[in-house]
Amino acid sequence: MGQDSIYKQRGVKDLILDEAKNYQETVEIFLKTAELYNFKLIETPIFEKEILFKRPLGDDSDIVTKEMYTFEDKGGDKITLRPEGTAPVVRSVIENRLYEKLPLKLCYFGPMFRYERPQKGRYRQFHQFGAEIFSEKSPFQDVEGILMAHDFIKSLSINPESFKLHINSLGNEDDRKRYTSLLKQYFSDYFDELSEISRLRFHKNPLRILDSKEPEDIKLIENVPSILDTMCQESKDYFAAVISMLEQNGINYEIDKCLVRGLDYYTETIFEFKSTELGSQSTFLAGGRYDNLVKLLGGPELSGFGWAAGYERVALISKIEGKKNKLIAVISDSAKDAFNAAKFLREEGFCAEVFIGESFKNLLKKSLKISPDFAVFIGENERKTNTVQLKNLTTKEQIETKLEEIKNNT
RNA sequence: GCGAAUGUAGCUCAGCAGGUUAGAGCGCCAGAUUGUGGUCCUGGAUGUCGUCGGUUCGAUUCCGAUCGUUCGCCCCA
Repeated sequence: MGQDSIYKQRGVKDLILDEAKNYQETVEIFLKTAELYNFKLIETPIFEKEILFKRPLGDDSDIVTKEMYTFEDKGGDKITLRPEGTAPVVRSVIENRLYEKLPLKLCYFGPMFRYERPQKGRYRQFHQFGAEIFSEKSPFQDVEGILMAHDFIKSLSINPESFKLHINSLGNEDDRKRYTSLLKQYFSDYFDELSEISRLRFHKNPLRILDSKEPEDIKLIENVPSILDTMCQESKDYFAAVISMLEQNGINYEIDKCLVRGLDYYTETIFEFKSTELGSQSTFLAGGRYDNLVKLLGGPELSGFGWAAGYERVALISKIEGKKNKLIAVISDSAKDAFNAAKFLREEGFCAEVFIGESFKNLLKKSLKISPDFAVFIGENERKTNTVQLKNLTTKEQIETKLEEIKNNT
């Protein structure tokens, strides 16, 4: 595929036919769930200033250093296609002073962009559903956020056996810093035994050694001190409160002391929903609390809690069945009759398609391509008596009736 | 960015240890019937064998590069 090809860029996907329908239905389910939890929809621009993402995600995070679509626009501004949804939401909250009325619960969905190697459940343009809660910092909000995520997953008819909530805490900012240096101390004794990649992480982001998949690391990680033991009492109590409320609500969870998140801004509770039906991209919904993000971006002292789900991954495991209108093929030798009937049926809420011509056999045959539920025949005889032939294409039963009566016969 | 597999008709795939016109199934189109079924029947179309280059008398087949896809790593939803 050369540069002169008009075909799509690498790592992107056309959402067509059933896939487009599935996306639309997932959106509806998401919005419905969010509404029940009193979230308000927010739609932020697809592109923002580069600095908006650079600052919170960390200058040397992978997302910033190699995955962002950043370019200069005609005015010379550094523009970035959003790689995630939280920073733009926070930006909007600050810019529009939405924090004056708390709690503030916002949800969003739409495309995100990351320049990564495409893989199963991973694209360069992908879609996320996200929810953010801004309020007084409280374990209630964490639980509320996780419950909503859980309801969303349930509504998507994802097999309950196939996914699980993994949860951990990073403590507050001081805990996190303290634990990071503790980890460094611990691993420095075994530095030579670490995998090559983890030796790099040792310097860049020691926390990430914890979710390494290298066998030599896994051995060492087993005996690593847990942050849950080393963080301050306040954070311990906070996490305990979250856990006990999850239990009260019957949420199946697993405390995972090695769970860390890639994004720099998380503090306290972090969680991931993982599926066994996905390959190595097993996390399909994840999030946590961020105490300092709002302030970092120039807003007031305000803690937030949020999560995001990746549509492309969710689509691989969800089994939603969209409701659809009954489809009727209107078959007639008269265009006038066909359009009139179709118009009437559409007003009644049916999905109607017309097939006009001489041969009823050919028309019926043609109509079967769109898999209609019913066929309505209007020919010379029906015209005289002002009736129609209504055929159920599943049962093959056919009755003579009137247009007005079709509603009662389908 | 690293590693591996793969690319033949709209789809799923066969084939060629290098040799005239490259195949199957499904799908598609047309016909038959002419006021009712996808089956059945008859006929038909379709490919620069991903792209570029090399080896060769000759390449879809071998080699290299490149692009795409898939799977893992990294990273992340």
